[in-house]
Amino acid sequence: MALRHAVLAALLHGEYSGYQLAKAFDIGVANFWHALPQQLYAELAKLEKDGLITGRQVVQETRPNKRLFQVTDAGFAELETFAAAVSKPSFIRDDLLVKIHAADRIDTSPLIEQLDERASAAEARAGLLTSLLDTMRGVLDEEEYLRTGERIGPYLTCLRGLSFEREHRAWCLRTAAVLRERRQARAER
Amino acid sequence: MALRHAVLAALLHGEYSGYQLAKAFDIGVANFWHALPQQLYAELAKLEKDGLITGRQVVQETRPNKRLFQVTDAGFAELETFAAAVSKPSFIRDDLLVKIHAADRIDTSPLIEQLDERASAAEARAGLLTSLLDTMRGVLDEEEYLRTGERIGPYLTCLRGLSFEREHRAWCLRTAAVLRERRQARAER
DNA sequence: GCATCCTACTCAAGAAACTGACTAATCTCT
DNA sequence: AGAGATTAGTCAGTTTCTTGAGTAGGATGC
Repeated sequence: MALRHAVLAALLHGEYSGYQLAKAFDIGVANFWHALPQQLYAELAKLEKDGLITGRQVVQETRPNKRLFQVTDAGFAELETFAAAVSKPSFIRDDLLVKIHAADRIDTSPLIEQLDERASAAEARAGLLTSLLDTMRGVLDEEEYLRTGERIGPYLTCLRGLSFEREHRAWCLRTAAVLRERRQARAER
Repeated sequence: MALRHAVLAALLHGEYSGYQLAKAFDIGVANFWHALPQQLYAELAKLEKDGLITGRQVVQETRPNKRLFQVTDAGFAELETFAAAVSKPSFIRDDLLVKIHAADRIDTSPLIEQLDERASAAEARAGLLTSLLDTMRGVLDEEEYLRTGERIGPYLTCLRGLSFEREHRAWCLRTAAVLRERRQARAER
């Protein structure tokens, strides 16, 4: 029920095409929502039909034409209503954790590999988010930015994403170490 | 595609009925997967049909009868195959973060309230997970348990959940503080 | 003693998400 | 010069998830 609101929130900070929105979802919005391009195109069409956003055609020479969307007053009102309503509990879904949950009964070698990969991926994303935060902050330091900066919303959600990635990385590395040690111990018995 | 594997992994550590499984999903498994009871009953039926689990009727005097399920050899094999395959990237989905992303453009008062509620909820869940970990660990200390304990899988996923709840709580409190300060500053202008 | 909660499930309808393929031009790298 | 990536989408089919209601007896609380 709230992909529509995630899209509205993402469109608050400027005009986006569906394609650009898909990129934004891969970086910033991915910290709290995940959606495929097909879903976004469909949702943009619905939002426009419902008058919560408006699109305008932009003709390009060297690229295919595109449609840029911005939030209407009705769209702002919708977001306001949404923000005041109770939130659903957050949820995570993670394949790898399912596998780790079964670690007692299955071969852990592929798990260790995947944990290492995950740790690297988390590190990479953490780096990306760090530089994104740097860019948003500009010359201000973090305290100052949190007090006075514009676009505080995306900044705060990126902070959440960064903290998540760092914790995730730390857990992956520790878990991989634990499983390695136990594998070794079993081999020596 | 992997609710089935989450169910299999949850059933590894003893027999469960659908109803008990739903409870387990609210506590331990919720750290990495979320599902409603209806989904679980449906999935159990499918898993049984596919021969990955078997159920046996347990007649009860004072309670309605129930069916307890356990993983078959085919089920173990299926989990093994799943564990060796590549994992999908993990994903989060969080209403509240959507709202925070829009914090520049909407009334932040309901957000501050919801952040406080979330922080309390996260604290409560962290407490729950801490005592769950205590119980699993028994007399051993953590290092010792991680080296030699049984049921290391659930222990490790609970550790992930605990770390998540703690981080989530810290972020909620900090974000609420930031929004409060900015609201105050705006009121004084 | 009455209401509500808990155990234990089932069913059906509708909304949302995922999979995978397809178009079509341009730009980049080798 | 050709392969592959990038921009900018669209479409259809299937699976999965959510919403909401219903059944039924025993236990618990006020």
